[in-house]
Amino acid sequence: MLIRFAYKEFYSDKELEGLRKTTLESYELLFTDFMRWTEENELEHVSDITPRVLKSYLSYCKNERGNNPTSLNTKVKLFNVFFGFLVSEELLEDNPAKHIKKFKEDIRIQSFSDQEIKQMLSWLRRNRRRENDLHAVRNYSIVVTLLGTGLRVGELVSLRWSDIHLESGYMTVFGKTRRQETIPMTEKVAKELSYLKGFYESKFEKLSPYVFVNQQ
DNA sequence: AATCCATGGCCTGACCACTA
DNA sequence: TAGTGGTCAGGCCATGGATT
Repeated sequence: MLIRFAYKEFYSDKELEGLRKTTLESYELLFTDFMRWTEENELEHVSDITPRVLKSYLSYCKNERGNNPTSLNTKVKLFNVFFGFLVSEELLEDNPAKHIKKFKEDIRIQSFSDQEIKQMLSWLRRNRRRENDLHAVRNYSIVVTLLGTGLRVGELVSLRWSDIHLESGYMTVFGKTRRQETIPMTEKVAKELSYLKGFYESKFEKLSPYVFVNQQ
């Protein structure tokens, strides 16, 4: 079977499964590039793709494109899913990605120091006092909320007023891995959000369902 | 039998540079 | 300023062996 057709089958299967757009896009990105590369190397059938071929593509990504181990590992994972699918559909005997070892990666997590956080907050506070406009007020609330709850950016952005329970001091968020979770709020956060709400109400005729909005 | 723990598989969010 | 392509980084869950 041609790689192109196999990938089409695979992609529509994943679409049917209901995967997130971002996930589907990451398959698209990898396979668009991979199929371009296989064409250049005159490979067109899934049976042409041996572990050797995959390794050669990965070493191209490493050397020509400067991919680091984490990216290479992500690619191996995606290949694994794809070829695993072909095997389960009996379009291929063996999964060539199966036995590629993990690339060694260094993991370093950098976080802000207390000092940096204080600087950030004091700058934002001063800015809010000075400007007192939508952005200044909102931005301060955003940082206070992030610090006080540990929300992900995606969760913060999709936060609605109806998710926020000021009196009981908690919020519900729906974020990564499609899970709804209940997050406790510190008093500081609750106070800040209720201030923000008041600010919106004084500024706009109608309150947007979303907590953090732009001018529009 | 229950619990713990490491590992691999998979999904998805976030970041970054570049372009329009 | 928004959109996009490419890359990087979690985070959940099932599995299976080890330990209690």
